Amino acid sequence: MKGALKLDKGFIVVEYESSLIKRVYWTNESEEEKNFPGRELFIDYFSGKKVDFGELNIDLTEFPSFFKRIYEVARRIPYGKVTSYKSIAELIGNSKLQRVVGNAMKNNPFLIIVPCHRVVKSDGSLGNFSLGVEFKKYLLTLEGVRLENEKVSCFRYWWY
DNA sequence: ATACTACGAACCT
DNA sequence: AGGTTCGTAGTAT
Repeated sequence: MKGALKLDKGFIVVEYESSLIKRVYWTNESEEEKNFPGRELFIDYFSGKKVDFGELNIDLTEFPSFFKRIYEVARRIPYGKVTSYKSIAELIGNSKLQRVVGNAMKNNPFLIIVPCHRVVKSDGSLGNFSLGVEFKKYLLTLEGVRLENEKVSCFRYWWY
């Protein structure tokens, strides 16, 4: 099953089976808008409300255990906070695996629900994003994270 | 087998 | 400020 929500610049698409979410991604083409798990949360989120997606069920079974653990950790980053690729690597148990974390974020199959936009570089600069850095900036701004010359303040917004 | 990452630290100009 | 080098595991060719 597939549902889509129309936003300013495109659609957010959610693939699911009953209450289990299989994939969330972005597209420019119009899709049919239907009811789907978490629809109200997405509406609230994009209208600027503080939303916790923690209740939603996501299907991680198909992913390598390493990626699975990365997504599980990334999911816990609170609304309006950020952390680094390295910090996640440390929480997984090997601080040298920042690049693998980047890899996992790049392939993030649960856009917004796994908040990969809250993962930035250790020095506070944004790093990269699958939908472009501007999109990452937009999401962080939406959550009230302020940027000072293209960096987030590590003191104010850091999680771990 | 090899090359490439949404990184980071150390060590250079 | 910038550039180079290397480590590491998953993915793609």
